[in-house]
Amino acid sequence: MEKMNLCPKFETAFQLLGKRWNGLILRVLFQGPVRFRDISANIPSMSDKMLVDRLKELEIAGLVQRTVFPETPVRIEYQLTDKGKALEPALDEVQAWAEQWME
Amino acid sequence: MEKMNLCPKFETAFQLLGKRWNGLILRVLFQGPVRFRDISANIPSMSDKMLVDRLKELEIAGLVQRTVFPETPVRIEYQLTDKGKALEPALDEVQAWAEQWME
DNA sequence: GTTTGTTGCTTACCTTTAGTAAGTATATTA
DNA sequence: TAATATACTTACTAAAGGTAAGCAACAAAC
Repeated sequence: MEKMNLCPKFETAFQLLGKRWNGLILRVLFQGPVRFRDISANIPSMSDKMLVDRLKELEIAGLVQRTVFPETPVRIEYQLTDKGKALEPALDEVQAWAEQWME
Repeated sequence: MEKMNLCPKFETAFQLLGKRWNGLILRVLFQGPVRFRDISANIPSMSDKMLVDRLKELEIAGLVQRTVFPETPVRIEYQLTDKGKALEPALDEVQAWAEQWME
Protein backbone atom coordinates (compact mmCIF):
# COMPACT_ATOMS: atom_id res chain seq x y z
CA MET A 1 0.00 0.00 0.00
CA GLU A 2 1.09 3.50 -0.70
CA LYS A 3 2.49 5.17 2.36
CA MET A 4 0.50 8.30 3.11
CA ASN A 5 2.03 11.31 4.77
CA LEU A 6 0.81 11.62 8.33
CA CYS A 7 -1.01 14.86 8.98
CA PRO A 8 -0.52 15.96 12.59
CA LYS A 9 -2.88 18.92 12.10
CA PHE A 10 -5.69 16.61 11.11
CA GLU A 11 -4.91 14.34 14.02
CA THR A 12 -4.92 17.22 16.48
CA ALA A 13 -8.11 18.59 14.99
CA PHE A 14 -9.87 15.28 15.31
CA GLN A 15 -8.71 14.73 18.83
CA LEU A 16 -10.30 18.05 19.66
CA LEU A 17 -13.50 17.74 17.65
CA GLY A 18 -13.75 14.09 18.37
CA LYS A 19 -13.58 14.44 22.07
CA ARG A 20 -16.92 13.68 23.59
CA TRP A 21 -19.31 16.67 23.87
CA ASN A 22 -17.21 19.09 21.83
CA GLY A 23 -19.23 18.68 18.66
CA LEU A 24 -22.45 19.29 20.51
CA ILE A 25 -21.07 22.26 22.43
CA LEU A 26 -19.84 23.88 19.23
CA ARG A 27 -23.21 23.36 17.60
CA VAL A 28 -24.86 25.33 20.40
CA LEU A 29 -22.25 28.07 20.11
CA PHE A 30 -23.01 28.56 16.41
CA GLN A 31 -26.22 30.25 17.56
CA GLY A 32 -24.21 33.17 18.88
CA PRO A 33 -23.03 34.19 22.35
CA VAL A 34 -24.53 31.91 24.98
CA ARG A 35 -24.27 31.40 28.71
CA PHE A 36 -23.26 28.36 30.69
CA ARG A 37 -26.86 27.38 31.47
CA ASP A 38 -27.91 27.80 27.86
CA ILE A 39 -25.38 25.22 26.81
CA SER A 40 -26.09 22.80 29.61
CA ALA A 41 -29.84 23.08 29.01
CA ASN A 42 -29.32 22.13 25.38
CA ILE A 43 -27.18 19.10 26.24
CA PRO A 44 -29.00 17.66 29.27
CA SER A 45 -27.05 14.41 29.30
CA MET A 46 -23.79 16.25 29.93
CA SER A 47 -22.74 17.10 33.50
CA ASP A 48 -21.67 20.57 34.58
CA LYS A 49 -18.18 19.34 35.25
CA MET A 50 -17.76 18.09 31.71
CA LEU A 51 -19.02 21.40 30.34
CA VAL A 52 -16.57 23.34 32.47
CA ASP A 53 -13.70 21.09 31.36
CA ARG A 54 -14.62 21.28 27.68
CA LEU A 55 -15.15 25.03 27.62
CA LYS A 56 -11.71 25.48 29.16
CA GLU A 57 -10.15 23.24 26.54
CA LEU A 58 -11.95 24.98 23.71
CA GLU A 59 -10.87 28.34 25.06
CA ILE A 60 -7.24 27.23 25.28
CA ALA A 61 -7.49 25.81 21.76
CA GLY A 62 -8.62 29.25 20.57
CA LEU A 63 -12.10 28.24 19.42
CA VAL A 64 -14.08 29.89 22.18
CA GLN A 65 -13.89 33.28 23.86
CA ARG A 66 -15.10 33.75 27.42
CA THR A 67 -16.39 37.15 28.55
CA VAL A 68 -17.25 38.04 32.15
CA PHE A 69 -19.91 40.65 32.94
CA PRO A 70 -19.53 41.55 36.64
CA GLU A 71 -23.24 41.87 37.39
CA THR A 72 -25.12 40.08 40.15
CA PRO A 73 -25.47 37.26 39.66
CA VAL A 74 -22.40 37.21 37.48
CA ARG A 75 -23.04 36.77 33.77
CA ILE A 76 -20.55 34.96 31.61
CA GLU A 77 -20.84 34.66 27.86
CA TYR A 78 -19.19 32.13 25.63
CA GLN A 79 -18.82 32.78 21.94
CA LEU A 80 -16.88 31.40 19.03
CA THR A 81 -13.72 32.99 17.71
CA ASP A 82 -13.08 33.18 13.95
CA LYS A 83 -11.26 29.87 14.23
CA GLY A 84 -14.31 28.37 15.88
CA LYS A 85 -16.76 29.89 13.41
CA ALA A 86 -14.74 28.43 10.55
CA LEU A 87 -15.78 24.97 11.73
CA GLU A 88 -19.41 25.45 10.79
CA PRO A 89 -19.20 23.91 7.29
CA ALA A 90 -17.49 20.84 8.70
CA LEU A 91 -20.10 20.33 11.39
CA ASP A 92 -22.87 20.97 8.86
CA GLU A 93 -21.48 18.14 6.75
CA VAL A 94 -21.45 15.84 9.76
CA GLN A 95 -25.02 16.78 10.53
CA ALA A 96 -26.10 16.15 6.94
CA TRP A 97 -24.47 12.73 7.05
CA ALA A 98 -26.10 11.93 10.38
CA GLU A 99 -29.54 12.84 9.09
CA GLN A 100 -29.16 10.70 6.00
CA TRP A 101 -27.47 7.64 7.45
CA MET A 102 -28.08 7.26 11.16
CA GLU A 103 -30.62 4.67 12.35
CA MET B 1 -32.35 31.85 24.46
CA GLU B 2 -34.31 29.94 21.91
CA LYS B 3 -34.65 26.31 22.82
CA MET B 4 -33.23 24.18 20.04
CA ASN B 5 -34.51 20.71 19.31
CA LEU B 6 -32.03 18.09 20.39
CA CYS B 7 -30.77 15.96 17.55
CA PRO B 8 -29.93 12.46 18.77
CA LYS B 9 -28.63 11.44 15.34
CA PHE B 10 -26.09 14.22 15.41
CA GLU B 11 -25.14 13.31 18.94
CA THR B 12 -24.71 9.64 18.04
CA ALA B 13 -22.73 10.55 14.93
CA PHE B 14 -20.39 12.74 16.87
CA GLN B 15 -19.88 10.20 19.59
CA LEU B 16 -18.78 7.80 16.88
CA LEU B 17 -16.68 10.16 14.77
CA GLY B 18 -15.43 11.97 17.78
CA LYS B 19 -14.14 8.91 19.52
CA ARG B 20 -10.42 8.88 19.54
CA TRP B 21 -8.75 7.30 16.45
CA ASN B 22 -11.94 6.90 14.42
CA GLY B 23 -11.32 9.97 12.26
CA LEU B 24 -7.84 8.82 11.43
CA ILE B 25 -8.91 5.24 10.75
CA LEU B 26 -11.64 6.40 8.39
CA ARG B 27 -9.19 8.62 6.56
CA VAL B 28 -6.98 5.62 5.86
CA LEU B 29 -9.99 3.59 4.71
CA PHE B 30 -10.92 6.23 2.12
CA GLN B 31 -7.92 4.95 0.14
CA GLY B 32 -9.78 1.72 -0.56
CA PRO B 33 -9.64 -1.78 0.95
CA VAL B 34 -6.78 -2.04 3.41
CA ARG B 35 -5.39 -4.60 5.82
CA PHE B 36 -4.87 -4.39 9.55
CA ARG B 37 -1.15 -3.65 9.23
CA ASP B 38 -1.76 -0.97 6.61
CA ILE B 39 -3.90 0.94 9.04
CA SER B 40 -1.63 0.48 12.03
CA ALA B 41 1.41 1.49 9.95
CA ASN B 42 -0.36 4.73 9.01
CA ILE B 43 -1.28 5.53 12.60
CA PRO B 44 1.86 4.51 14.50
CA SER B 45 0.82 6.12 17.77
CA MET B 46 -2.21 3.85 18.05
CA SER B 47 -1.89 0.41 19.68
CA ASP B 48 -3.13 -2.80 18.08
CA LYS B 49 -5.71 -3.20 20.80
CA MET B 50 -7.24 0.18 20.07
CA LEU B 51 -7.35 -0.58 16.35
CA VAL B 52 -9.09 -3.90 16.99
CA ASP B 53 -11.62 -2.20 19.27
CA ARG B 54 -12.34 0.62 16.83
CA LEU B 55 -12.65 -1.59 13.76
CA LYS B 56 -15.18 -3.72 15.62
CA GLU B 57 -17.17 -0.64 16.59
CA LEU B 58 -17.06 0.76 13.08
CA GLU B 59 -18.18 -2.59 11.70
CA ILE B 60 -21.08 -2.77 14.15
CA ALA B 61 -22.01 0.82 13.26
CA GLY B 62 -22.19 -0.22 9.62
CA LEU B 63 -19.36 1.98 8.35
CA VAL B 64 -16.80 -0.74 7.73
CA GLN B 65 -16.98 -4.17 6.14
CA ARG B 66 -14.54 -6.92 7.13
CA THR B 67 -13.63 -9.64 4.64
CA VAL B 68 -11.57 -12.73 5.52
CA PHE B 69 -9.43 -14.45 2.88
CA PRO B 70 -8.44 -17.87 4.31
CA GLU B 71 -4.91 -17.90 2.93
CA THR B 72 -1.74 -18.46 4.91
CA PRO B 73 -1.06 -16.27 6.61
CA VAL B 74 -4.67 -15.17 6.78
CA ARG B 75 -5.54 -12.01 4.93
CA ILE B 76 -8.27 -9.71 6.18
CA GLU B 77 -9.46 -6.67 4.33
CA TYR B 78 -11.31 -3.72 5.75
CA GLN B 79 -13.27 -1.43 3.50
CA LEU B 80 -15.90 1.26 3.82
CA THR B 81 -19.57 0.61 3.23
CA ASP B 82 -21.70 3.19 1.40
CA LYS B 83 -22.53 4.69 4.77
CA GLY B 84 -18.83 4.99 5.52
CA LYS B 85 -17.96 6.41 2.10
CA ALA B 86 -20.63 9.06 2.55
CA LEU B 87 -18.54 10.55 5.33
CA GLU B 88 -15.76 11.68 3.02
CA PRO B 89 -17.06 15.24 2.42
CA ALA B 90 -17.41 15.77 6.16
CA LEU B 91 -13.88 14.59 6.88
CA ASP B 92 -12.56 16.65 3.97
CA GLU B 93 -14.08 19.74 5.57
CA VAL B 94 -12.44 18.92 8.88
CA GLN B 95 -9.12 18.46 7.12
CA ALA B 96 -9.49 21.77 5.27
CA TRP B 97 -10.23 23.51 8.55
CA ALA B 98 -7.26 21.84 10.23
CA GLU B 99 -4.89 22.94 7.49
CA GLN B 100 -6.07 26.53 7.65
CA TRP B 101 -6.37 27.01 11.39
CA MET B 102 -4.24 24.57 13.36
CA GLU B 103 -0.97 25.82 14.91
C1' DG C 1 12.36 -31.00 13.50
C1' DT C 2 13.11 -26.98 15.76
C1' DT C 3 13.46 -22.20 14.95
C1' DT C 4 11.86 -18.04 12.71
C1' DG C 5 8.43 -15.19 10.52
C1' DT C 6 3.82 -13.54 9.38
C1' DT C 7 -0.92 -12.16 10.36
C1' DG C 8 -4.56 -10.52 13.19
C1' DC C 9 -5.71 -10.50 17.10
C1' DT C 10 -6.13 -11.55 23.02
C1' DT C 11 -5.04 -11.09 27.64
C1' DA C 12 -3.51 -9.06 31.89
C1' DC C 13 -2.39 -5.12 33.98
C1' DC C 14 -2.10 -0.23 35.10
C1' DT C 15 -3.13 4.69 34.22
C1' DT C 16 -5.90 8.30 32.60
C1' DT C 17 -10.29 10.20 31.67
C1' DA C 18 -15.29 10.36 32.16
C1' DG C 19 -19.22 10.58 34.99
C1' DT C 20 -22.05 11.32 39.50
C1' DA C 21 -23.50 13.70 43.34
C1' DA C 22 -22.89 17.00 46.39
C1' DG C 23 -21.09 21.49 47.84
C1' DT C 24 -19.31 26.58 47.27
C1' DA C 25 -19.44 31.90 46.95
C1' DT C 26 -21.96 35.74 45.82
C1' DA C 27 -26.00 38.35 45.86
C1' DT C 28 -31.19 39.13 45.06
C1' DT C 29 -35.89 38.08 46.18
C1' DA C 30 -40.05 36.61 49.28
C1' DT D 1 -34.83 33.21 57.33
C1' DA D 2 -35.08 30.61 53.49
C1' DA D 3 -35.15 30.05 48.75
C1' DT D 4 -33.26 31.09 44.13
C1' DA D 5 -29.79 31.93 40.74
C1' DT D 6 -25.10 31.67 38.54
C1' DA D 7 -20.91 29.35 37.37
C1' DC D 8 -18.29 26.58 38.94
C1' DT D 9 -15.39 22.92 42.61
C1' DT D 10 -14.52 18.86 45.02
C1' DA D 11 -14.45 14.05 46.18
C1' DC D 12 -15.41 9.87 44.65
C1' DT D 13 -16.33 5.83 41.46
C1' DA D 14 -16.79 3.76 36.85
C1' DA D 15 -15.24 3.42 32.29
C1' DA D 16 -12.02 3.93 28.77
C1' DG D 17 -7.35 4.23 27.11
C1' DG D 18 -2.62 2.56 26.87
C1' DT D 19 1.42 -0.93 27.39
C1' DA D 20 3.57 -5.11 26.90
C1' DA D 21 3.43 -9.61 26.25
C1' DG D 22 1.45 -13.77 24.31
C1' DC D 23 -1.36 -16.81 21.00
C1' DA D 24 -2.87 -19.80 16.98
C1' DA D 25 -2.32 -20.92 12.44
C1' DC D 26 0.46 -22.12 9.19
C1' DA D 27 4.98 -21.71 5.92
C1' DA D 28 9.60 -21.58 4.91
C1' DA D 29 14.35 -21.67 6.43
C1' DC D 30 17.95 -23.77 8.66
